[in-house]
Amino acid sequence: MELQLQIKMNKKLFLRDPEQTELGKKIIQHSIEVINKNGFEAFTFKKLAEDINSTEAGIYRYFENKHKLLMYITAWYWSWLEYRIMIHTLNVNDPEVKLKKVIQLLAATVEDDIDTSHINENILHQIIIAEGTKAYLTKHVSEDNKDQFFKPYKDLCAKVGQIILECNPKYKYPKSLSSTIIEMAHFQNFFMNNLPALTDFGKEDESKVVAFLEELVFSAIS
Amino acid sequence: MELQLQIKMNKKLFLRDPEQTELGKKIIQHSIEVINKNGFEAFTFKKLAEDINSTEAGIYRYFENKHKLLMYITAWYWSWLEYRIMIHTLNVNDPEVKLKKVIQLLAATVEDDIDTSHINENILHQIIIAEGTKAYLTKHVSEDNKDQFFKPYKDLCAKVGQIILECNPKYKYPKSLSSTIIEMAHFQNFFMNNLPALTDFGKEDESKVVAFLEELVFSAIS
DNA sequence: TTTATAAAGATAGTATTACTATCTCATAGA
DNA sequence: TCTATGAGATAGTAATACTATCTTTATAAA
Repeated sequence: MELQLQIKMNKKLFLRDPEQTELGKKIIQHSIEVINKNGFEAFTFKKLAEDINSTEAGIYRYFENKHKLLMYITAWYWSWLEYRIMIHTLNVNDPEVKLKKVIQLLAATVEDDIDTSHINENILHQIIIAEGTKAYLTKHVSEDNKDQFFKPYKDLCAKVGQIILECNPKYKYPKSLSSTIIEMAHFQNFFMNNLPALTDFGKEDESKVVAFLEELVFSAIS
Repeated sequence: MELQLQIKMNKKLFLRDPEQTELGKKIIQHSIEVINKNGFEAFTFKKLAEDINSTEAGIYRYFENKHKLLMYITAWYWSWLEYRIMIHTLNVNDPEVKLKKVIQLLAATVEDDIDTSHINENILHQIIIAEGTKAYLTKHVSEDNKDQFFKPYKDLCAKVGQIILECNPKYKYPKSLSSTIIEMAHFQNFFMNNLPALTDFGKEDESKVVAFLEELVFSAIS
């Protein structure tokens, strides 16, 4: 039996489905690497094309522009994370155990546990930390939101909010606490590695980020 | 007696000091408006030049590029905020009262209380919410950090961390909690107005953001 | 009053970016 | 064999992100 995870993506994010062709898969795979290398601002379709030995025009057949590609990648990431949370909390009944698992999945480096073929989840995690918020921090958030481009992110937030409510049905801010955990799992990691004065952690000490978030969340809801 | 706040800026952020000339002040004033109008990605020196009836080359005499200008603006904002916190906590001895004041100053809309001439602090607050993180979410954070471009942000974080420790000297994560408050004061505001599914607040209900943050912080440290 | 000199306007030019368009070629299926 | 699809190759354009140079203007020191 061979199983492979296939995440269903919002069709409006692309012009041609990258999952359906060789070039498409290469675009996703290499875009993650090229964005990681020089950052999203310096990232161009031309550089990506050179990296995969294809042409700029070829990539434009798949994505309208680099921002759509970033939204595709981030949407994929959040869907994948929600899937991982689902897997790792199957048969777990205690909501507090669930919540701890969620925090760990959010804040700790990925051990490559699920086969997703062409996507390097570790690098993906890195670029979501540094570039993820840029997907929605734009003047056209609202239109993009209407097109449901952030649905995976919102679904994840809702799911975590649900678990929070399972822990304490009376807690008043499940969604805000949820988005706080999600963003801070990434921001504290970024700060720890790049602006350490903004944290209490040493370089690459993810376990402390997890501990901080756990304490924060459980003191908030109890 | 006429007093005016003058914030001392890191000299490496500009080529010519914008505070010293008419054009310089116009650049700062109008850049805030032009960035606010179409977002930082769409912002160009050419558009700014048109807005102030000057020339592109003229602006390049003040700032190397638009990212330096963004860092200048954000640095100014954080310095200004620290100054406001100082003013509003003068003669306040109870650290918990101080911390509440800090949260309010971070999360609530600015009432224009201090004279800073050419800068519209309300619009500035808006662009810091949407664009502020882009100042440091780059591949060159570390070099920029070495040049002390983020010092005002780090100073503010340290100051808030200090107040947290005054409230509870045994709390283990004062700096991370501080950066969490600072970022979330902005993110929850952005979410509330643009991606409401990620929060528990209605549109423009800043007082709830304040309440959420207060509860979060005080349950964490007590 | 002359003379520096600094600020800023005017103009031009270049490399790169962000696309669009078109034409060809290979191949896989019907 | 026909035909649709994917993708390589090439060309072109408007805008962006600068750099350079020359002139004008305002001010202030000599």
